[in-house]
Amino acid sequence: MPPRKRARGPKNTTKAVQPASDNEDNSDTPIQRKGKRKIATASKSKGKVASSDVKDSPGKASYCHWLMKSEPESRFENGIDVKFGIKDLKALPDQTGCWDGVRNYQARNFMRDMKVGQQAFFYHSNCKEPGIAGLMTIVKEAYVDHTQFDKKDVHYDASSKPDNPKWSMVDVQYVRMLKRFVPLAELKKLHQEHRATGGPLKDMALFTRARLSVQPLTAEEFNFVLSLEEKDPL
DNA sequence: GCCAACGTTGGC
DNA sequence: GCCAACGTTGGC
Repeated sequence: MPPRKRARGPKNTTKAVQPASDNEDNSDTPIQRKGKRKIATASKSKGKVASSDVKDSPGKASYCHWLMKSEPESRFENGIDVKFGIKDLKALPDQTGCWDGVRNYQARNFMRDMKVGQQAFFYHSNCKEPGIAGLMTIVKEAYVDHTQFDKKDVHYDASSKPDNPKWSMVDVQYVRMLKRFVPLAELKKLHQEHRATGGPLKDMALFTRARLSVQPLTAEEFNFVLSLEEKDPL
């Protein structure tokens, strides 16, 4: 995201703008590792995505479940509080906000893949207890993130020009809290077990691509995580 | 196009 | 507050 953190969803939905022209880097396509740094990618997992996780697009995997990170606790960046937890989303008009401030190409590209009606987990990051708090749904597909042009905004990007915007956002609407908070620690433990046993969370992006603030889940991952709310905490 | 230096993410 | 991991930048 942003020059700094993950995204936060501001107050309201702004006027739509055409989907940015895109590119400059499609981190969405397989990227090889360069030098020592590897740039992960969505489509890298293409090969193993079950067909049920792939909709449309002949050549290209497309996910339909997501996890989006945001910080529920106050933290000041350039004097501005970047706090935006699930309660903040719920408090907005229509319980809907735009997920602005994403300043990472892979995360942006995932948002550009999102379709209206798809569901996303609201993940609380950089806080006392990180984990999945609730569910939201995509209510507006990717459009220009206006905060990139706002010098006052924490996520201002001087390198992005209005005639060729770099960054996009989607609108999300609160759906519900999970029946219980699902902590990162629990997911991590399951991930580790599943790596050994071949269980559903063995490749979960939360662990294999830890720093990605907007990430896809396969249907199997999504459903498994969702089923945890019915179970006792570990 | 490579890669070292730098900056950020985010758990702990 | 620390710092590992990793994404980005920019010189060459």
